[in-house]
Amino acid sequence: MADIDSGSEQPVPRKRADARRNERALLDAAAAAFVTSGVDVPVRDIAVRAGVGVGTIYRHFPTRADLIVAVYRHQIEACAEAGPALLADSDTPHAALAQWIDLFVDFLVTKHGLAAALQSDDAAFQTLHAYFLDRLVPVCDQLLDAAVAADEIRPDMDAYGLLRGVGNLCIGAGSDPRYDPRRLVDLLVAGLRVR
Amino acid sequence: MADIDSGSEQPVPRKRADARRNERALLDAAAAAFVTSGVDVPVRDIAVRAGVGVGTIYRHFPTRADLIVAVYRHQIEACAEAGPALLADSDTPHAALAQWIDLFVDFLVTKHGLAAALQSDDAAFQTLHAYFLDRLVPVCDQLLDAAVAADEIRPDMDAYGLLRGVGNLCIGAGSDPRYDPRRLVDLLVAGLRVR
DNA sequence: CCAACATACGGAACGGCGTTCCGGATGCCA
DNA sequence: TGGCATCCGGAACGCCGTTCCGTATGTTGG
Repeated sequence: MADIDSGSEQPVPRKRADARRNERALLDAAAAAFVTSGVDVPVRDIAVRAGVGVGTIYRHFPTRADLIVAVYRHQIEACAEAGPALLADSDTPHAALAQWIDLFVDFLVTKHGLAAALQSDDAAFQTLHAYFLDRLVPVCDQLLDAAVAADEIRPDMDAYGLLRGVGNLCIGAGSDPRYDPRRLVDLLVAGLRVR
Repeated sequence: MADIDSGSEQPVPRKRADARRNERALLDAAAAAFVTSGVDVPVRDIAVRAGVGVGTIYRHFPTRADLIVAVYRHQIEACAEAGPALLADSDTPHAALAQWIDLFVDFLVTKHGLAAALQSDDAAFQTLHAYFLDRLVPVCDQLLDAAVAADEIRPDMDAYGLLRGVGNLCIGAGSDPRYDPRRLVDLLVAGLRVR
């Protein structure tokens, strides 16, 4: 808002080489640490893996949410972009919705602790919350609207509530073989159908 | 299993008066603290409320789960006992199941942080996990069996998975007016119905 | 090639929290 | 009332997130 860069070259003069190197190292280290210890892995562990000090983490990623978003951004984008594609390719909007939610569930259940972090009311996770919502709620809304228009599901379900519900059901996936989030999500989506 | 007390008087000689007083004070303080700050309230806060040292908490309730169970035992028992009663009084087993689950949801959504604690894989919560499961899974099983026998729901849902799913859906209740666990649970239960 | 400056780094330090431990106090019973 | 088993308080320890600043390093103009 302060100044519009009317030129074309980047207004930010380019970061120092070591800074870029460290940011990359941190992303790699965090991704690896998330896999082995979940997204709640202690900050110091990530720092050790990346070979940097803890201060460097906070300089690049002020909150844990920023780091998580940076690590998973590509996958979240892919999920968001898959929505319209599925809607175009599927036989019915409800089928597209079901497939898209499956995609979302597949993403969540393979990220230890992420589903729980998504629901945390800790202020440090607000960015995470916001990013997921901004990116996925509109897509889900579009799918829901199409299914409602096709008279396949009841019209009184909003995308926000559905996504939070699905996210919640994914908490603790893999902790007990008797708990299968996919099945419950399927049941939930089945419950959406008009009778 | 070691020795059966064949007599009638209590084998444990009775605790000291101050110990009983403190235990009562701790239960009251914890109940109040859970209401205002959730079940994750710092141990020291409970100690201050009860007017005791932190050591006294750990002596009476070795883990946080023990304290939570002690505080809510009555309500959990009441919920468990309501199962058979509902089954006897309701028109159909499915109605009884739905009502019973409503009871469970009502309990969970009014206990800030409890649903999340129930799913935590932290070792400190194992007792909590075990108590809920021991007490409620058989009841839920009975209701499910009856509904299956009446051909009202699909037969491939186990009580453990259902209860965990319902518990998960209750996480974060009240944090956002757009998120209504009751509605999602209803949808889930609706999804159980045979078509 | 070399200063001199902006930028970035490392890790010590701080506060909050759960948990343990033990010297001292206190109820209980003979 | 004396003596003992029981119980209490809170200091102390370790883990963790977060902040901060003296130091190191990349960059750039001369």
